[in-house]
Amino acid sequence: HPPENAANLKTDIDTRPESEESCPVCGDRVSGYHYGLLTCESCKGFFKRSVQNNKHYTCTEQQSCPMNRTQRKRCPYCRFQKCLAVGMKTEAVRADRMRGGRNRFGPLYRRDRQIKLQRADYQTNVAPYRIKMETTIWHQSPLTPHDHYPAELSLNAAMSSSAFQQCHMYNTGMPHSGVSTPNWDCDMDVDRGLTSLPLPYSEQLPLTGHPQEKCHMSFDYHTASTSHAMHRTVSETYTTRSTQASSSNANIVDCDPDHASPLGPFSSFLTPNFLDALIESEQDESQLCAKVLSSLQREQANRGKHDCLNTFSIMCKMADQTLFGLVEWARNSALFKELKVEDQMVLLQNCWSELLVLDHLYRQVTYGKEGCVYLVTGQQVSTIISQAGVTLSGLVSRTQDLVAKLKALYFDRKEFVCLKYLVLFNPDVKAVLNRRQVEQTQERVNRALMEHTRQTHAGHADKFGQLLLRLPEVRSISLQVEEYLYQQMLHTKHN
DNA sequence: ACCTCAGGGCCAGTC
DNA sequence: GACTGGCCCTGAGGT
Repeated sequence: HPPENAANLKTDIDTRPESEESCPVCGDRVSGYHYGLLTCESCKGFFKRSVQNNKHYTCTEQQSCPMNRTQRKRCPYCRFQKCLAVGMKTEAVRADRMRGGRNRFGPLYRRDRQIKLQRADYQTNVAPYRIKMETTIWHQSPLTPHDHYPAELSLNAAMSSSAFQQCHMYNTGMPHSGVSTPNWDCDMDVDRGLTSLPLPYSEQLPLTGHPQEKCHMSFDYHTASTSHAMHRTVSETYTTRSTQASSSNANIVDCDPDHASPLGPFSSFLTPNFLDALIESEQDESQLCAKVLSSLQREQANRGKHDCLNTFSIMCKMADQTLFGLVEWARNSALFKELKVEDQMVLLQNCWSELLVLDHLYRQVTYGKEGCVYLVTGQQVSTIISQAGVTLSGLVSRTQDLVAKLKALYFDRKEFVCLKYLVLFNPDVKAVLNRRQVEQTQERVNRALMEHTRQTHAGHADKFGQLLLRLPEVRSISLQVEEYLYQQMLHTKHN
């Protein structure tokens, strides 16, 4: 069904020139949706010719040529790789060369438009009432001792009620009865959830005289709804999973572990193209974006004009919702569902922060602009970090370095999904019961990744190895993130 | 019936 | 001669 305000929506879309956007390949003016996403006319033509004529380009440099309006003609190899990396779809180029008509991506384009509209509405209705996103918390807060900034105080507040806390509690061995309990229903129960956690949800740091503080401090209380949502979803998923298969996976597998196939645990994934099946079952990025946006909009709607969310609280909420989405992603994954619930838990507890870092990295590689952090809601936030604390600025800097390396490798969506699975299916996690199963899945994804990089980056023989070499850095950054968040929580408790 | 817009093709310009 | 990119044609699907 079209949305109720279809007429308005249409008007908005029509009157908002797509030319305001820049082509994700070369930065030129966008002329419309072409082969899966908004691109310029030039890249549209280039992509079409490349696919139609089955072009095989080579790069005379290091396969990391700069791609902008003036230099895009220099290296067709890098240009085509970038087209693929940003998501242009070869299957949208018609083999029969039929003109006119519509393709099967219509719904995707419509959804994308709605997301963009939501983003615009969000920026119109929410942004004016809070600190401008462009001036990040990092450079609006004066230096204070011990790396603590007003904005960071809101992290304490936000974290203490978020999905971060759930994962962190399990991970850091904080006193919580749920560590070894095989069913999350018990530990993430909606009724018990908030009160059973060891850190106080409503504890606040004393204000330090910064004007935005009053805004920050009410955030944590409202974020409790996020935590509730997570409890509820986790509980519902676990209690209903024996009767329901994830709709996103239903087309490729029977993923009910209680009705295992006689062919063994992996029989359900005996599809001709394993990686394609994984990609098919991936959740839609725009859905996550929509969820985060609507969550933020609800949050702001519950507040008055003068009681606005501060930037850092908003970012915490975004990360919180992203993590929530990642847990959902894992739990809806057919491969993951084949594991015992106990193993699912320990694997997620082990890698939640890595998944979060990976997710962030992919977003930066795909949409991020120089000197900006691309948020899940589509906003670009400046990364001017001169006044940030040592830990935070170090983290941002390390992440940016990694993004640059991945960009140079033309890190694409399939590779991103493979890395997520490789991180998730870690047979080295101590408490894993069925290590063999986790190992086999990891090996399988590994082979799929190798095959994919071999096929799509024939001229870049080492891409597979280069991608795997990035994982230790992802791990390291994620540990630093955890450490940072943990310190913040302790600081909250102390105060 | 009409409109929209994402496909494809054309062709002057460039290298 | 091959490639580029702006412009135009086409036609399925939506209104």
